[in-house]
Amino acid sequence: MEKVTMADVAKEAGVSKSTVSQFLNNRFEYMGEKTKLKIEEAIKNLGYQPNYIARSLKQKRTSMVGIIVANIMHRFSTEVSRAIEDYFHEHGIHAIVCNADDDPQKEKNYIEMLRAKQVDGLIIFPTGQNHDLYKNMIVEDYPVVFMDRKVENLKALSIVTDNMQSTYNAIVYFLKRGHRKIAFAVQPLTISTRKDRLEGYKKAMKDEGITINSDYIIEANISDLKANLEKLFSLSEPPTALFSGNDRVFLEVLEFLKETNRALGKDIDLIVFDNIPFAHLVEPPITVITQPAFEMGKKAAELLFAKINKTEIKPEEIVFQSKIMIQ
Amino acid sequence: MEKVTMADVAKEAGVSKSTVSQFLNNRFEYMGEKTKLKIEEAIKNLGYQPNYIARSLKQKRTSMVGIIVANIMHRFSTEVSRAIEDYFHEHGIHAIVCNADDDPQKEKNYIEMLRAKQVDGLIIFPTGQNHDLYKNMIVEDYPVVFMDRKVENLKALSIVTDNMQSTYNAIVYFLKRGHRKIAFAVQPLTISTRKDRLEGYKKAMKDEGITINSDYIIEANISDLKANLEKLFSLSEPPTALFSGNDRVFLEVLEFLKETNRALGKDIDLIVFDNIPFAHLVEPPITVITQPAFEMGKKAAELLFAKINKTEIKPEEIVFQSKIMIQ
DNA sequence: TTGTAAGCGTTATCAG
DNA sequence: CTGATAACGCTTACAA
Repeated sequence: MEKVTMADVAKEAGVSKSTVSQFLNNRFEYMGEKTKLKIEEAIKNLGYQPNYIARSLKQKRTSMVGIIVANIMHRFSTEVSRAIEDYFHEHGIHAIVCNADDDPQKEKNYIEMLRAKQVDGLIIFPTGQNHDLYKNMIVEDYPVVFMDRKVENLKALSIVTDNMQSTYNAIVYFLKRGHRKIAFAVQPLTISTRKDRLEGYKKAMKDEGITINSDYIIEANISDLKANLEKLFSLSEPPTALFSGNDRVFLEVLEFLKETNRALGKDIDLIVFDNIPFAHLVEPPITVITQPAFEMGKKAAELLFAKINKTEIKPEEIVFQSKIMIQ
Repeated sequence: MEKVTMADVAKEAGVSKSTVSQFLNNRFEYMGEKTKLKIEEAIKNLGYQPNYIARSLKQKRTSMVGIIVANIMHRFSTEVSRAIEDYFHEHGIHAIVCNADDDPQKEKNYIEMLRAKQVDGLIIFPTGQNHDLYKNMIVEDYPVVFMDRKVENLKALSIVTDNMQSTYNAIVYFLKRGHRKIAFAVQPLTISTRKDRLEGYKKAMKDEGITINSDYIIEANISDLKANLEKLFSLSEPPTALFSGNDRVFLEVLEFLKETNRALGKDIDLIVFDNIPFAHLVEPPITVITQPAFEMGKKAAELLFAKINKTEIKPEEIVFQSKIMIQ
């Protein structure tokens, strides 16, 4: 029934509301032992549960932060989220995760909803399409940390990886292994990570003196990917290696290979940008570029926590290094 | 700065707070067109955002529900959660997911925290170890739906699958394919699903007149699983088939097989209880028992929503059927 | 050491 | 059609 309030406890214990409040907030310093016991008992008898909503209204903080992930189907997002949750959990703050589903409109809704719910801060994997919203938060000095993707033309606190450099390295690795016909598959270039990865690919090819064959570059939605792969492999000179821009792309590639009876490692070599949980279980094992999701999440959480607590933090871009895992 | 309140808007628009409140809640019926415009403009000028916390305090509902999953690493949990979120999203309610990590203490914390935050209802994948807490909610008639696991000795609304029967069927399927030495691996029997699955296994074996070899039954924590598998396969008569009690177990089995150079389909046949996203990508494909996660989530959400809206619902157990997917 | 009273930003009631 | 005014359940000066 949940109707029992602090006033009820106070009455039952024969003290005032403020005393009960003190008790609940562990301000025992000046509290009589008997008072303490009386209150304790009253609480137990009535089954009293404090109402955090009321507390939040007064204190102007909710002890909640929001995480808005661009797409929860990416393993990377869930790993980062777990790290953030763990950190905040240790600090008595609850992190709530929302999935924007790569949809700027949904992202907007969530940002507004969470702010209306008065969350103390936000960690956002931005879709990149809500520039004004992002900017407002910065201008208002609302605690926010951007994750994974850069926001253009904005001095904001953000955590990213060296997408370009690590892709560069991966391509160089392919080249060292003798590959010359290297293809690259990525989702539409709407966000910085994808652009940077493609940049890395192109740069590596150029630096090694290989002319880029635009037929080898697939830029397509997940739903169109297989059709594009079909075309790619029907070329008179199909590629011998393929770089998958992320884990979603990779799964499509894997299905495509299976459906068309092509064998991994024999018909095509693969590198994937992302943490694939079962990469080492596939035969032959797949080479992946892994981002330090846990560390990134932790760092984001630390920074947000500091910001929430009014620490001055300059809006820099923090770059983590990815690693090529040759399995 | 987020300081602009309804009072500010009221002043700016030259009306009273109540009028602004009406406006915000779309109660235009008796509102003058000019007033409407004035308020609209004031809101825009000041960049006013309503404070849901204050609203919730007054209305005694937060438009939030909580989902407490036993372990978010199970694919099943995330699928169910997505379904629940989708349903509530359509009804203007925000679902927040918490991960109890199979830890009854964490579960308790989350239940208490979420209730303190005044969520309108709860969907719980119970660890099973917080009987009193569960009972309290039922007694108080707090809106709660249990998912996946039965709570013992409690008349509660819960959504489960026919764990016993579908395991039975799977084992019969193994037997039909000629297997006689069938092993069964499961995590500790602390929850109903695991017990029921083991029951199904035993029953099928008995019904087919096969004596159960207790060496073929592994009941162990994830961390001890490989050691147990090692023992299992070192038996003078190792099994020819293995039933994995869930997806976590399955991953361990897969790793074990790989590490010990055993081949799926050749050295051992496998059935997994759970939705494995890449089951069809493994070679040879793995047979899985899938539960209708989406439908189950949707049903749970519907029931909770009804309860929240004071509909009388009798505390029954709703059983969904799983399906064997022979890939 | 404990009590009083004034908010926090809304919504609800009812009068104007 | 609009405006006072009183809640909602808690925290927090300040008073006693």
